[in-house]
Amino acid sequence: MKLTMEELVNYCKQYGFIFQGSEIYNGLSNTWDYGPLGTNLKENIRSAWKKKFIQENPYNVGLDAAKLMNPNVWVASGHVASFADPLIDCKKCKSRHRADKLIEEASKGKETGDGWDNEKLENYIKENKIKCPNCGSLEFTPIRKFNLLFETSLGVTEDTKNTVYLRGETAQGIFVNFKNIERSMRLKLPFGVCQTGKAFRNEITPGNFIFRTREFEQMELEFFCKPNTDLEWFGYWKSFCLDFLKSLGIKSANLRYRDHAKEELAFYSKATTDIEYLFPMGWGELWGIADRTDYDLGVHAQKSGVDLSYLDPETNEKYLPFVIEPSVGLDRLLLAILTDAYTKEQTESEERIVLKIHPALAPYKVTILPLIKKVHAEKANDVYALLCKYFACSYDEAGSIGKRYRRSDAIGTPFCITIDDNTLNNETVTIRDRDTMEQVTVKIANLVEYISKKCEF
RNA sequence: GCAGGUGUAGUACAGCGGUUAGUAUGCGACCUUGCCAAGGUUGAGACGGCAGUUCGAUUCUGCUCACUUGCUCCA
Repeated sequence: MKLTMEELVNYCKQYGFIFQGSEIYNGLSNTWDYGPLGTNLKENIRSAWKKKFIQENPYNVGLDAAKLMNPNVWVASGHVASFADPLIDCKKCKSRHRADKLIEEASKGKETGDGWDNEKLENYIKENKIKCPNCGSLEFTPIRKFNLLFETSLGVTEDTKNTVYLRGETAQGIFVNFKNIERSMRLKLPFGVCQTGKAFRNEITPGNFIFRTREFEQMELEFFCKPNTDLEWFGYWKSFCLDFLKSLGIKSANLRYRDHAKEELAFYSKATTDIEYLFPMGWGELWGIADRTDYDLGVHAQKSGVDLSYLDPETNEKYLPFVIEPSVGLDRLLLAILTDAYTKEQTESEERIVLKIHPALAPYKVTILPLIKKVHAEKANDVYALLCKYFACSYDEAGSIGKRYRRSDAIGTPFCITIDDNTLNNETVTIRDRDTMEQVTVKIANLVEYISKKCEF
């Protein structure tokens, strides 16, 4: 049976991965809180990304920029202008349209409405008797701008001069630090800067669980390279990202590339490819790999007046580097991983849920089980005390041993360690594997090494 | 913002103008068993909120709140 989003949401709630935000106050639309297991999982995914993209990569370094930035950053990047869509409603049929799009369509492309203020847009629509494409009415509401950037104010006085934005993407923090990083780390092109962190967008239509929310976490790489080598690197990072996803255990059949058509490219981008995942609601964007050209460094150099060009030490040429941006949503990746790992298995008696997740990502690595509570609990606690220094462990003494195995399987813990009489007599434990259900006897002294090895990528 | 849908234990579902508001599962305790959701005893846990109609509302009506699906939007 196909997994539905509803089932997955329930599962996440039941087992402590993800809860509805502010639930006791009836929630807040499309906000989600990560519970104990979700937090572990998220952290493990983030670590895996950082390890692959920073630690193990010869080109890349890390950054953690502020979420609040000088508002000029967003003016320069184009977010303030292009994130603010002029929306207009038909009074008759209540359908909503973008004013600039109406004009563009009605004039057959002669006028785009780009950069016009509300008054100019409204007047043009009136004077040219543009009709509602839905019902043909001429009655429209005034234009309202809808800005996708969240605004807040800095300091105590609520003055427009103090308006700042919560960052709409992490990328800009990297662009504005380009020179600092190049200089301080003595980097030569090509090199990349990686950052993970929250970004905020006031989306009109969020939804599909944690797939699209207004507050989300990005993991972005901005890779700077020589102009004219950008397409080469574009291809390189495309396959790099896909390989990474597969290394996390995501099934190839649920992944695909989708190239953006020319018309749907963002204004800054020369080429964009998405890696899509087959989510419960269908294929959806997981990872966007974009060729941003020298657009961002260009606009920031212009707006700030700071020279952001790179002096090529070999040729003595000065130029603006081109940028390849592989950008993935951490929450989406977590959703993909959960979807992919969630498995229902038919046993003799019943159906069991197994989260077949890569051991390195599992929220807990080990469950420690005393076979008989009264006899083995004390020793089990000793083993727990030993292992929790190295791994996230859980301890379970309630119910039959079979039931405890199932609980452990359901949250994806790769190993169960059972403490029995042999443990008391000769310091060995039984390790049971989540997927194969095979049992192996291991000496306590060798446990840490045994589990560490199994939990590598 | 518009148009639908939905609100009963953690979850999944019953129910009815007067009920101690059920069932399953999950959770806690105890007994029993001791390596794959065993059994027994027992315990905790719910009608989104506010009004109205009524002798009496979880049930009918209105409002409200919240969630949700679609549309406009989506770097």
